[in-house]
Amino acid sequence: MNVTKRIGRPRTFDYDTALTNAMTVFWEKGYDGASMRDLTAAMGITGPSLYAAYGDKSELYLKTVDHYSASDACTPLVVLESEEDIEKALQAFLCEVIDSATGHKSGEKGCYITSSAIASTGQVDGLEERVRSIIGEAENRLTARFQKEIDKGTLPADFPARARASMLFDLRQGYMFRARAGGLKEEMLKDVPDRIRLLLSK
Amino acid sequence: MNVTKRIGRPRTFDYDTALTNAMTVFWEKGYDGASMRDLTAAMGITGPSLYAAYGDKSELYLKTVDHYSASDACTPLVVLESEEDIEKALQAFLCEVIDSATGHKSGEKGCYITSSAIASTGQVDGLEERVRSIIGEAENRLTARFQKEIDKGTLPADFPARARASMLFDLRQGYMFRARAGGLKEEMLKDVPDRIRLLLSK
DNA sequence: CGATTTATGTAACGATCAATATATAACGGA
DNA sequence: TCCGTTATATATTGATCGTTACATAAATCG
Repeated sequence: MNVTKRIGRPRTFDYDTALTNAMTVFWEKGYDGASMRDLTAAMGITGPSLYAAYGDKSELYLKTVDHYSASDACTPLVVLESEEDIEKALQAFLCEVIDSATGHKSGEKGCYITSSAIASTGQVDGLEERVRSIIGEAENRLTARFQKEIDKGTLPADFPARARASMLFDLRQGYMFRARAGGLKEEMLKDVPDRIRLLLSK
Repeated sequence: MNVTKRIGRPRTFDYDTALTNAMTVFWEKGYDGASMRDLTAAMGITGPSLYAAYGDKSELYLKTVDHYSASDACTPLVVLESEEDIEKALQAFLCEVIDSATGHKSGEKGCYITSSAIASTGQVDGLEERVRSIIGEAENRLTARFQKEIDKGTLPADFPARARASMLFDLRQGYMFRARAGGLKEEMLKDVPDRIRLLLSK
């Protein structure tokens, strides 16, 4: 079911690789700043191939957003959820955030969605709703992680799980912005211990 | 000295008003998404008048950034500095942030610099440095406000002024992003008391 | 007054934009 | 082997991009 033989001439390029390269261009130049020539050059394909595989420019853009949110964007959430000790989990989450903000393999800084795509919501139909659902789901997972500790009894029953989750998200947002503005990883790591302490305090 | 008589035909438009209108267009559509036709239409002037008064598109953009940072961007800082009681000062600062994020007179949401301009640093020469200096100065003023309390003795001598200032800035950043993504003022105001308490806690 | 300076409006520049028409090539199925 | 299908490459479309000549209008200066 995975490798269904398709009739017709096969593609000469890898779909996901080309999509990732398109994302890098959009990340660097923005939706309007990225021309079809920029995109096809970076993707290694011609215009008609792009249209056949991804649709028009705005459809391609939405596909890069989905691709990012399904891969890169969720790695901090995964480490937050997989570490049992809440303090270590927060530590791992924030470090992962800072790493991805300053060292993404594309060479771009910050978050593709919250540092770049967010500025193009006025140009691409359906983008704002997509961004909103992505951050909504992220906040739910952050809240659930705190709630899990309440259920375990390691955090008090009246711990403000939702409030601290939204605060954690905003701190993430701050790191992403700092990175996009040229901030250095070492600077960002300095305040992590203090922030973890506050996030967990009564 | 203020109203120096200038020779030549006088302008038929107000410089600052047209600049503000240009900012609104850039804010909504981004640097590349805003065409000269969009800009001249919103500013109520023709192309040649725009070039004569503001330079080319990128120079106009930089002027809108400077204009915003000199007016709108600093009002939360002003209220933070003018209120003597630190708790009330933080309250006023965050409320002012949320107000400007959700109710700017242009109708746009978030922060012009940190929600919109930041995405165009790759397209406009000199923009990233300008953004960096703006946020650097803002952080310095935030730090100074906490330091003032330490000097007064209302905060302990070992209070981490710089760390809490950067945290306050990141929280501001979170509100700006939420607003840009369509978040509501009422939702944002909910967590303010909890956040103030954490910001001032040992 | 005429000379100078600056702003305005019209019209147009070459370049680049996103998107596509057309023809050819490479596959599976019958 | 021929057919249907899908991908590719070339070339080009009309529209829009940012920018600028050019001529005219309105002010100060001498």
